[in-house]
Amino acid sequence: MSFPSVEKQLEVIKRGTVEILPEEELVGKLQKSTKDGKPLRIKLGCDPTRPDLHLGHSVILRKLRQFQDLGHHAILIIGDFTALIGDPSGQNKTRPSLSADEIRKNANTYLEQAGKVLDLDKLEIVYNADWLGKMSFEDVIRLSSKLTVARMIERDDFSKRYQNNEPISLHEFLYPLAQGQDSVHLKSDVELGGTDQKFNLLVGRHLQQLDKQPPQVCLMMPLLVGTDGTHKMSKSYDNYIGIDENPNDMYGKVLRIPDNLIYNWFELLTDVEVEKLAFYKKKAESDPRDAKHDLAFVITEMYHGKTAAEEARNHFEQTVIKKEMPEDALVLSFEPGTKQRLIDIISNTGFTSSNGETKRLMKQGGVSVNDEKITDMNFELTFTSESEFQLKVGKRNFAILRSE
RNA sequence: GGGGGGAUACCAAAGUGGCCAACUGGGGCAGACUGUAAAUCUGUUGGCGUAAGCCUUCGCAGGUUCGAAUCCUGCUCCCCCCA
Repeated sequence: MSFPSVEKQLEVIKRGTVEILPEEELVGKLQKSTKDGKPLRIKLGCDPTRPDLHLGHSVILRKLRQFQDLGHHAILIIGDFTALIGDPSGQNKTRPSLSADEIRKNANTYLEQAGKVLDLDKLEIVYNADWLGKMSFEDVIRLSSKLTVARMIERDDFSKRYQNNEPISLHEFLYPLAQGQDSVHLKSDVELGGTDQKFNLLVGRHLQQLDKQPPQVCLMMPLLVGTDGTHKMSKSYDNYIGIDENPNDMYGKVLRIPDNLIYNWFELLTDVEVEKLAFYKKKAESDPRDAKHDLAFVITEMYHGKTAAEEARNHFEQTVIKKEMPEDALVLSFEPGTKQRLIDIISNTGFTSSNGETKRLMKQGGVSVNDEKITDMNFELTFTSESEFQLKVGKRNFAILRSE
């Protein structure tokens, strides 16, 4: 097994990285692996409580992929056992525990999506219930003796919750221990995680040391800032872009991010090589509009291919910039000679969730037929044999109504 | 084991017998504007109805009252303090 030079590897590994603890140890491990021709064991745990992956998750998955491409051994842990607890990191609430069935199902969805980033052929996938589930109560007691309460509650998320009179369940203390035990079991050399994982990753190191193993290096990636430009990307803030998302939405949502995020996203979410990054950094300042379109294109292309990305770009230009009908507008047919109220037609499209909402939209000028705003609630459309109407509801919903 | 506090719409949070479909903020949606689906400003934000109006909603179940999110009873869940 041969690897790129340690310098080259470090360059790749450090891209976008916030912190490597301790960095010298990583260098040492890389040198040793190069010398022995032995890949490093890179661990990443995933949480199968929420199966929908978004670009925020892709940051860390991409880092794992980079290790794969460098020739190292990637291990993805499906935290089916730890999901019983729910990671308290960065949470202000106890996570709900899921049933084993739901977890299995989620795990499959997760892998399907993660496969768009990772090289599944070279990936070792393990389920931590395989070893954690076999521990006896005695084992758990011994394990929990290795960390003090004082250390535990000095964590931000716990101390904050405690101060705010929010509940912390005892079992949440077991999460970092369980995750650390994974490292002991897998003898990992490096564990990847978001910055919010620092404590958990360090516990793994600690436990490995007590087990007389060479401790893992902890590598922290930043939490991706979501489309709102302030919060980390997550479903609960609704500022996310799903890995599964259709090209049009993906492209459009990327364009919505604040300009100051453009470079950051290039760095964390794309394969654009290091030399080109500098170019985009400049472009993001001098020409944010084009830089952002480039970014949207590159990201859409990564997940959907070039053709889809081109179509998404056209779709955006057509609907948002020129405000024209998109090619993929919904087409509805009506019998010639019929007459229908616009309100009822819109309700049938599913563009709105109630008649009340439709009326509100009309009142506010959000509904137009053939580019003319319709505010009359009683407006009716009469279909003759040759009728065709272009309907726009809100910003994003288009339909063509024609006689047939 | 004892004492105290709480549960309101997507979230946070007012309201403590009629003026409450419920202040306000965030979020969402729409309009204007824009390179943009950003920012900003404005409007809007339970259902049915063209409207008048009607119906459902303030943890759950009952009750008092002409009338309750607001008062009473029971229940469920949560938080804090003392032990």
